[in-house]
Amino acid sequence: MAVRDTGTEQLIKDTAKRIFFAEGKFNATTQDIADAAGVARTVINYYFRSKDALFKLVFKEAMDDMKVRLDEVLLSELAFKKKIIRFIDVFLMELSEYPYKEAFMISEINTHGFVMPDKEPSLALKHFFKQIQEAIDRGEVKKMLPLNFMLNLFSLLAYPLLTRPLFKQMLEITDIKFEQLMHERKKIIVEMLFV
Amino acid sequence: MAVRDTGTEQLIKDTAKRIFFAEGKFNATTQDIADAAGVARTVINYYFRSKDALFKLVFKEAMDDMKVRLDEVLLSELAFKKKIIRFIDVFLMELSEYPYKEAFMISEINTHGFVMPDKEPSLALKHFFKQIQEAIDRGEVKKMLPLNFMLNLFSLLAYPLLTRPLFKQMLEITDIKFEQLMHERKKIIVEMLFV
DNA sequence: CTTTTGTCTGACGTTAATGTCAAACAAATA
DNA sequence: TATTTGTTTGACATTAACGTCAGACAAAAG
Repeated sequence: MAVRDTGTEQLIKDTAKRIFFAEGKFNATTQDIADAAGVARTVINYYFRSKDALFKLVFKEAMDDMKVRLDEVLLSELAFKKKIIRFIDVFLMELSEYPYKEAFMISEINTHGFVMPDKEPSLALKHFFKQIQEAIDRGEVKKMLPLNFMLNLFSLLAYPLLTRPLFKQMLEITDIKFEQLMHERKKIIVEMLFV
Repeated sequence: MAVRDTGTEQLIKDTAKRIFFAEGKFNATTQDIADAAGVARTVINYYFRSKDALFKLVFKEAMDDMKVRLDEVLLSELAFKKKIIRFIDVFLMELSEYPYKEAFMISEINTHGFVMPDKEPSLALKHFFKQIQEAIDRGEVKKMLPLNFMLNLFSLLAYPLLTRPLFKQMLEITDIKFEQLMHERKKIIVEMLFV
């Protein structure tokens, strides 16, 4: 089975990801997804058996993607600061496409108690934390728990894109203004993380 | 009408807020809320007519609360840095109780297109932005758009609590370790925002 | 004690969302 | 061309969530 590749399976997954991660509609129905993909609703059952199975799959792929993205930076052989700058670029690009990816995963964990597939403490991560500690020892980064450095990095990058619609309403920020803001942030974030 | 105060109306609102804002269960049903509150489901209809009306009310109250909390800081007559430090304390306390409040509001905006009640640019806010600009001119804060300073402040505070369950799973962080992290952050955030 | 009034409950009908299935369809293969 | 095989569709049944309503209940007023 699974011989003819009509691209429908991938189309459904991509559409689901767009609705969940890009549009932030966490409680979209199978009908919503099918409509957006331009297919009949029952095709979802044909390829994924159940709505829950599709969710679990998309969830898992999102988690894996994040792990890959993280490891790509953590394992690169760049100097620490260069590594961080590169990470900011990669992460910002990803976030611009899927600003609600993390939020969706958190929502799923809270509502359906989804759990990570693999439970290794991630070898690459330990190495990265060691690198952070070294940067702290060199005086390149302020003294703090390495994990807090990492949290700072993610916070400064992800939060503004996550809360974009909220601030847009509360502070009446135009899209142009927002682009300005995000452009300036790249430089600011590096300045805040180091020295 | 509305003479006898059995506290049920408030109980339902509080329970809904707990489920939405504290437990992060964005797609909870009226039955979920009723069960958690220990009342019959139809009481929700009695007091709020419809599920949607309850959502809108809770949503509005959350928005108003946020505005009050913001203004309380923005309008205080403290020196700028003291003002920020005080804000961090207040905001962290609030976030510890309702870490998903913002995320819920964003989710509602995306799914149901909820809109802010009042659309004034907020007088207090303009004053605060002016204060930020003054701090920048004094060299107390790095040169940046005042709005970016504000985003940094919110980011560093809110994001870690928002993504707590995610990092807990990915990095195997215990609750004790997390408390350590958050305690250290207070100091770090001030250090990062100023100088 | 009786009546009124506000609060709560359970039964019912309606609607929306999901899943199953048989049949239609189209693309390979014989 | 005929057949097989994988894909797609629409009709149907099942389930869950929501809202309405009549009546039960309890507290205040008479």
